[in-house]
Amino acid sequence: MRKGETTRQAILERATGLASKVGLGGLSIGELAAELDLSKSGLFAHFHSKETLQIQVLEHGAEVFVEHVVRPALAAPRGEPRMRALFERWLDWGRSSPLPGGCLFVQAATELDDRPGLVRDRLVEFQRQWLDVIATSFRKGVDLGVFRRDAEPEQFAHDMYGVMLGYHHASRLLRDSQAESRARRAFDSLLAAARRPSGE
Amino acid sequence: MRKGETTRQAILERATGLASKVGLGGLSIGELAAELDLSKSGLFAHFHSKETLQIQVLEHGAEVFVEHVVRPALAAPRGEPRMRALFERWLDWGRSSPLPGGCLFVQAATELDDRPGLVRDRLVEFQRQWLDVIATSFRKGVDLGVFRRDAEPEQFAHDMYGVMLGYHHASRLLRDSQAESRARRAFDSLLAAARRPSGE
DNA sequence: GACATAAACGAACGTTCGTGCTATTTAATT
DNA sequence: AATTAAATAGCACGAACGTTCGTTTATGTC
Repeated sequence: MRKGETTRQAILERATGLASKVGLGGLSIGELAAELDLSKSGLFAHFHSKETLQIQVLEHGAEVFVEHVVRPALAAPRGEPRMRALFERWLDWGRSSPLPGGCLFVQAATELDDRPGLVRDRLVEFQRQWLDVIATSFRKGVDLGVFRRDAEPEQFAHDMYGVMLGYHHASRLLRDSQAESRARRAFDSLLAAARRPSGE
Repeated sequence: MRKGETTRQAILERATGLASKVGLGGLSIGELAAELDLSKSGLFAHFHSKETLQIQVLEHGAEVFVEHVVRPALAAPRGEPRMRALFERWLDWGRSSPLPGGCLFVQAATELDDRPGLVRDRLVEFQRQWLDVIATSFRKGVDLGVFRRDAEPEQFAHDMYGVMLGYHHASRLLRDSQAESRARRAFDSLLAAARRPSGE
């Protein structure tokens, strides 16, 4: 009972890191088992199928993401500070230690966008929730009067996601050392455009 | 002599479409052969290795991209019209018939960002070239006086790429029917911020 | 039409994959 | 300490993978 849960957790941790590099489909039960000094069948018994493993990896990743990004950022004061907190922690997330291959969800997003199934459904759910967190936080800023009243929270969330994807592309694929400053600048422009003009 | 080149082209065409769905790594020689009514070995003989096939798929994709996007867009008048042409044709590219799985390069980018090798190198080269086309086109707009003199072409290219990635994410993964209008709006903001303020 | 060569085939190779079984070991409970 | 249940190992399976080989069919040239 207790022991099983421990190793299951260890498996998921390792699998999350591996999946950030090779994707959820690239996850190999054999390789994973070897890395953890487990037998293939012993590891397999924890999940009963590869699909379940993939889903649980996604769920594990989402938990860590909430802990690492969402929860602390939501502790920041409403309005711009909170948006910046979301952004900065998100930036940091892609570089965090358990993700040697960058953001797990970015990897999974392009991998699964044409592969219907439970794994994809779960991923979409997570992404929608995350976009909703951003949009809701932004809306609070509108209500507070720091963002334009005609600004659209969903559009802002979409644009912010685009900035992060651009950052991921520049830093991970192009190994652009300026990726971070570029992303920050892009986000600043986003905020500037959303800010309520003084005197309104 | 002639015949070989014909089927090689047919293979690449089909492979490009397939790779847009399952990625370059997900390309299977057996499956590809079956789809084309060829034997595995017959197809294989054209490329001598899977890696060569992947590279040639990338090269074929780049050729089509230039034909579909770059060349026609560069025919548009300098400044904003050309930037818009680049954007619109780029949007269209992801939906074009030979790419049922969306933009091949977006797929390849996240797939290969942690896999060193010749395929990755080639992809990076293409991406750099494309970013350079955007930046150069933008710079012409600066020289022309339609964009701010302090705007940075590389930053603009980076941001524009982010918009496209956001579009890809929203349309392909989230199946968001508003993806296109969102992308257009994001690009409009980008242009608006780059435009030279009147009276300067 | 004969000949050279290019193109395609068919079968097999050695691996790796995910997935079942059946033991055996290890941990929790009494 | 004994009993029971959970956790892991061992082994085998069928399928798919990229790749190699020898052979056959089609093509282009003289």
